Amino acid sequence: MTYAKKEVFTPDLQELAAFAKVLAHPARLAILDYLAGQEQCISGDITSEIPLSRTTVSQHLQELKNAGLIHGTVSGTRIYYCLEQEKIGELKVRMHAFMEKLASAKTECSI
Amino acid sequence: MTYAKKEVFTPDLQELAAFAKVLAHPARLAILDYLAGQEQCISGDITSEIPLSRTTVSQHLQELKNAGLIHGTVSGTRIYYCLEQEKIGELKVRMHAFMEKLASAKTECSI
DNA sequence: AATAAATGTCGTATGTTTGCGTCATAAAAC
DNA sequence: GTTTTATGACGCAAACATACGACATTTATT
Repeated sequence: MTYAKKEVFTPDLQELAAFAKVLAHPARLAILDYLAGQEQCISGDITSEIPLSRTTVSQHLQELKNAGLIHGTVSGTRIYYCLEQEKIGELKVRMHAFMEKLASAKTECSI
Repeated sequence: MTYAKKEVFTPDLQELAAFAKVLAHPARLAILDYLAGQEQCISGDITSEIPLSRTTVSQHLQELKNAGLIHGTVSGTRIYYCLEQEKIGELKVRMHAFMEKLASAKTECSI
């Protein structure tokens, strides 16, 4: 029995799925949403904004960072997080392209 | 210790996260992609298209169905699956709106 | 130097997802 | 009516995700 059989799919689908997975938790969406509304954010701000423990928020931030969607700049004991617009743009385009493909399907499903 | 604390987030973010979760597996993306290229599909077709066991594919189909992204029409021993364009459209719009919000953020992060 | 503040790292418990074999069911073919 | 075909339902094991407390680290304040 082999698990995690994702590698049998095309890299394109694997990547898109990985992106989607990052968005698949409300805490991460809330973090992104919060960052979008701030000019600059300290990690502590985010922690007090999200109703989860500091450790858990830190973990979600790490995942967003690994996905390249945000980056943090260290300044003293603080870390300023912001959206990584280049990656955000890439994700936006790819996701939309996929959805557009689905939406424009013929769907001759009048059975 | 309470787990699955998703309920502390706004319904909007919860829903979007739930949508994203459906897209967070390459097999499900592959199924949607395949359905988009077919005029009508039988579950058996999908199974032979996806390199996973019939049981597993059936499970992924179930998830897509629960999310309202596809529907199946029974015809004898066969089931014809197709995209549910209305829901696809909703997902497309909501996902894009969120990404657009992120992309148009000020990001005054020149620290 | 001692303390406080902000954050990351580690371990761990619990919950969820994935993948599949086996069995059940229901229509079709014979 | 038995067999074949197509599919869903159930149950299990492995893997992965989530949540958090306790500890470590690093910079700032006193």
